[in-house]
Amino acid sequence: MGTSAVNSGEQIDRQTRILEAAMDLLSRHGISGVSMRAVAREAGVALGLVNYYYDDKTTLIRAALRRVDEHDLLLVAPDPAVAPEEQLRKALRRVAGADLLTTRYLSLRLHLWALAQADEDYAQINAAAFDRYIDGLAALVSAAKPELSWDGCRERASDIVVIQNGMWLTSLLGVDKAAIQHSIARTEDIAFAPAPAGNSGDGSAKKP
Amino acid sequence: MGTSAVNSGEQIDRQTRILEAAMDLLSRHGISGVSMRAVAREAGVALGLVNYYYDDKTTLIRAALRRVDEHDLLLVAPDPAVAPEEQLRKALRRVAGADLLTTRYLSLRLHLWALAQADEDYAQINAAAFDRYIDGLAALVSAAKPELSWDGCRERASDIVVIQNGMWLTSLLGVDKAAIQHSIARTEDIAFAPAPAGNSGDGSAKKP
DNA sequence: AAAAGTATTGAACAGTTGTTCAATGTCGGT
DNA sequence: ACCGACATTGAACAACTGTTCAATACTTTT
Repeated sequence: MGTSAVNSGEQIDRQTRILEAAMDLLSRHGISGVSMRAVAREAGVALGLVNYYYDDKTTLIRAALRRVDEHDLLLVAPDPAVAPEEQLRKALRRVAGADLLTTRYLSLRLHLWALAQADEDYAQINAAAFDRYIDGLAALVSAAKPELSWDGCRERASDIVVIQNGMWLTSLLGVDKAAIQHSIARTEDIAFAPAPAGNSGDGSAKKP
Repeated sequence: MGTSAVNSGEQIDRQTRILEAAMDLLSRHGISGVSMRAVAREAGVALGLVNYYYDDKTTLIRAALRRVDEHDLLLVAPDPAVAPEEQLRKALRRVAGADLLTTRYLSLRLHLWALAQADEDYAQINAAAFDRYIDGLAALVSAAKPELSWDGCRERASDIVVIQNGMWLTSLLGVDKAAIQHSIARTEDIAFAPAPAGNSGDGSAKKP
């Protein structure tokens, strides 16, 4: 048998296994379904090991929260390989992609939002990630429409995010696909709308 | 002193006091903050009384869920006193009203959504209420724009609800007021948009 | 081979949880 | 004054919670 340094690509890295077990339980049964014992069982490790890698239960949840936040940020990460307009359009359509609209991911997001609402500590992490997401989206808008001011881009990003959050949430309630498609189109309309008249298009769009 | 039949309008009806205590705790601390003991303390009654009025903890939560659902339905309740167009416009603007955009209510809504996601029982109640809400909104649209077919009204209602859910959720994350106002305007645009060309406007809009 | 380091285990502890229940209080009706 | 019906209490119970810790297994270094 393998010496465990490389164990058939399955048993490796118990720490991330524990984290993923926690996220799985959180998305399926909510926070009350995430007990240290349940996490250990789901990950196939002993109880003590969970507290070995994560001091607290809150530390464990924080790790899960940060992981989902990272994943969200990837949605608006710039990709120099394609033109700015296509980059933006792809980012806007990604939120309705099959990999994102899974119950697992959406449910996880929802439970983390609920946790952030109940706990000041989580709330700060969440708010910071939310801000970075809007910033990333605004940067994509700015690249695709350089004639807009930076504040104008952030305003559009905020408007888009409202609809995106609505899509995520409503998907969980089993809404028809048509409404999602309409919403996607609406975010594109906002992003690509022509610049307003009284706009000083001096191309000085910069993040402060 | 009052004979408790009418106790100075304060101490009356311990059952609803318990329910409101539960909703308060749920909105402030999430489901893990709602223990039978905490509810009893918050309501100022003994522990046993909570289980006297509500057999289970799940029965208690179900009652809270139904109460919020009722409250939501009121938002799209028809009001024969005003013209259909004004009725619809008022309903659309109500969701950004000061009484609705309180942290307490939004947080409560969020935690109930999270619970519904984790528990099949709550999920059904929630889905049914969601459906009734869309129906109510579609009815308002139908009254304001009789030339639309019923399916067309429901489609618009679905589109609107996506944005409304987004507003509710995003308000919790502390979004700027401007985005909310834009979103409200967007829901009005959807509701009052002119009927599409190939529409058989025979006025046969009926709920099946 | 011995030592030192890290990983992993499960039992033990003190608290908290939801639920049950006998005891007590508070009524209006007779 | 007694009654039956409902309201209210808090103690008791078993199950579960997060956390700690000494004991063991496994690797790597010496």
